[in-house]
Amino acid sequence: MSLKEKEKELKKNLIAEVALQLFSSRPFEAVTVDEIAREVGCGKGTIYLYFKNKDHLLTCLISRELEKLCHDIEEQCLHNADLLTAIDNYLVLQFQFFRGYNQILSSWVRRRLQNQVREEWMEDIQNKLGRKLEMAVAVFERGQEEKRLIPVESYELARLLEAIFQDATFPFVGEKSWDSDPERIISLMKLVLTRGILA
Amino acid sequence: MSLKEKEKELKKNLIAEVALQLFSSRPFEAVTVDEIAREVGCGKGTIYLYFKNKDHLLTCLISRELEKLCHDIEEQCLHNADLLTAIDNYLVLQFQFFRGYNQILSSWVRRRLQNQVREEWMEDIQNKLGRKLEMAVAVFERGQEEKRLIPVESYELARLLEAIFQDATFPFVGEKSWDSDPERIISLMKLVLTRGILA
Amino acid sequence: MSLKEKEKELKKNLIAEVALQLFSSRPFEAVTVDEIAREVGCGKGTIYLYFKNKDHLLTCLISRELEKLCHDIEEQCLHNADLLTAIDNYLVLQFQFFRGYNQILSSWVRRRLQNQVREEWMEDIQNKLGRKLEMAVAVFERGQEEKRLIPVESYELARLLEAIFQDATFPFVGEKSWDSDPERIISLMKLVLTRGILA
Amino acid sequence: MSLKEKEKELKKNLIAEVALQLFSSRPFEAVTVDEIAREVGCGKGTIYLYFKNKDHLLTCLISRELEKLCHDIEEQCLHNADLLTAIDNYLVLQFQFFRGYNQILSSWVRRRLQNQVREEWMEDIQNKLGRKLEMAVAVFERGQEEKRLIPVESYELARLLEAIFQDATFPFVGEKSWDSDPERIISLMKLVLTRGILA
DNA sequence: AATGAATGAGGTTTCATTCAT
DNA sequence: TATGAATGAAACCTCATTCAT
Repeated sequence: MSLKEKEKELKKNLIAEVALQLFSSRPFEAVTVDEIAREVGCGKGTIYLYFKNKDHLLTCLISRELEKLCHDIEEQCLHNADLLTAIDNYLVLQFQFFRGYNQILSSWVRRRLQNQVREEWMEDIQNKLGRKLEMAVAVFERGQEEKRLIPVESYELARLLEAIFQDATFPFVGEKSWDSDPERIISLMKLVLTRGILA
Repeated sequence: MSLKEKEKELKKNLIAEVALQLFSSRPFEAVTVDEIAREVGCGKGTIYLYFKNKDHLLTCLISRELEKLCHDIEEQCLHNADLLTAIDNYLVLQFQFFRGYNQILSSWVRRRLQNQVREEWMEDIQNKLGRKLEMAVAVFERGQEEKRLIPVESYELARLLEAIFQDATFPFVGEKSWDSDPERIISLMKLVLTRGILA
Repeated sequence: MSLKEKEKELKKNLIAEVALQLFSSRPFEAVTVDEIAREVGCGKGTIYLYFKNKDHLLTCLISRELEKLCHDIEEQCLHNADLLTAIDNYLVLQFQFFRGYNQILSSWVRRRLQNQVREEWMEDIQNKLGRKLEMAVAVFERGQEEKRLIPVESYELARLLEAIFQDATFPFVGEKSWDSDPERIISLMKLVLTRGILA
Repeated sequence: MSLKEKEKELKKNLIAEVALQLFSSRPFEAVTVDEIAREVGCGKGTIYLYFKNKDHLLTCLISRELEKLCHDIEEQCLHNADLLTAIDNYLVLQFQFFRGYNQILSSWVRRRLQNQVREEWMEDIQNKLGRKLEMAVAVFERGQEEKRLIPVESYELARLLEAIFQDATFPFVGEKSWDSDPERIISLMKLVLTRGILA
């Protein structure tokens, strides 16, 4: 029995992995269930054995990745004794996460606006995002206590940084060249965010 | 003759206005041409009299709004004698623009990824975005000469701020409450961006 | 009054001429009323002042050209003293007519099959085709009396030749090169039709 | 596995059969996919499971029938020892083919003129038509060697006969009654083609 | 008489989801 | 459990025709 469940879990993960790749490379609407099944190497119906829905599949992916992110933040930021390193790590993690999953997150928001995401699935995501935010708040709170941050409400600060990183990774307009060197971008962002743009 | 053209222009603007509202409230895919026509109070075919395409309609909207933005930036930033005010205005304009048109812009990017935006229409948008960026660069360049900005390549800085504002306005996850007070957000952003988060 | 009518006639002819060109170059369905109007240099509505219908326009064209053909056949065949020359002329006229107007004729038949051609318009065409056929029959009848044709019912022979020329000019498959030399085709046809393919 | 494929093939054939009937009775444009589906007794989408396109469906039909024709010509003409019988058979086969499929062929040509037939599908048809023509050429070549045909280039002769039969079967104007006795038409054509119209 | 803006019926195609095997 | 054939709703777009000016 446990063996069977292990196998199921494995298959579910496989599907999720493949879907992640596809949803990351193209908008949600441009990826068909057919294509996912073909890529996974299973029948179309099989996908519906593991996920209620195309939207459910999307939600599960995000949930999984958010879980990983929370884990990383907890380890590298929350439990990190050095405040500056903690903040630094936080910025990098945010950047990498949003950069990697921007397409997917944006798809999810879009589906949500169209009321295609069931309440129960939404809650799961909201909870994880809440946890993530709380951890950031905790870090900034510590910064306030140590008087090493500008005097701003920690919660607002956390929200702001979250927002900033969301779109700083959005595959937007203008020349593509800028997107091509993440290293530069993140270091530039850290510079601006820690020192401001004024000399 | 001029009267007729005036009327046509008026009608085109009316359609554009209505479409702007709808595309702003919901993703592109969730708005049907039928609905736009109904809202305008005309037949479906009429829309196609003024715009080649649903995608063309979207592009025209953006082009129109970008034009306005460029005009404002030129006036309030480029031609502003005081550097700090110029930068301040720039940040506010960016924020308002992306906040107001984020849904639309995001729709456009998505359609572009699916190769639904004709080359010629894309160029129009790209040109305007280029102009906008150049103006920002010019402002930052001046800041560098006056030694009032951190020593960072102006072009990169402009790109970064553009990116930051794109998503800082993205109607993303988490609690919606945060989105509800733009005034607070923009002042917080300006604080962080000018002074950095470290004390 | 007569002047006005002359002008009307002239305009009607102009529209017919332009439509003829367009319907000859592409299938009926692929030519829009807009395009005809643009090419003529008048408004779309104007066309409907002179013709009830797009199908009516098509019918009128054919009627006009058929009239010309009947005229030519009467002159060059029916009133020609020399039987062989009469037949020869008939073959050439048929060939040129069907070659020039095959697209249009084929369009008309198609529309008729879709019941888009009003009874009254159809009759006009049928009458002219009847006249044309009768003339051919008359020529062949004479040939029979002079015992210079194979003993076949004249009516059937006329119908057969008509049919042969219809499709011998149809812009069909295979290499296009063959179509390119009408002179060769017509002389070859005449050879085969007068002597048969057997040596 | 083979069973499933057999069933699929069967269904594909069923659809093709029904479509053949409909496209034969009316022009391509006048037959809707809905109608085909209804006639077959399946959903609209099912059609697209077996054929990429409405145009693809049309092309497949023609390809299938051309294949049969090629097979018949090979058997009854190319491998026939008696030249006259071979030619006779060829004329009959041509007549029957074009008479039966004229509407469809004409539709195909029309769609091609409107660039609705993909290159790859066109090639398939062209190839088969090429094969068919080559076989006719071979027969006539033999006739030339045996000095039993008028001294005309075999290729041109084959093309001419092809053309003649195409349109001799076109459901054209005039009284329909003539069309009603194929036997008479074909015998008359053979008479004319073998002996010419002159006595 | 001439115009051309407005209309909306109608057709093709896609694709998430179901369900019999 | 796994499959993939079947489905049909839904959306975009075209274009002949009308009619107010």
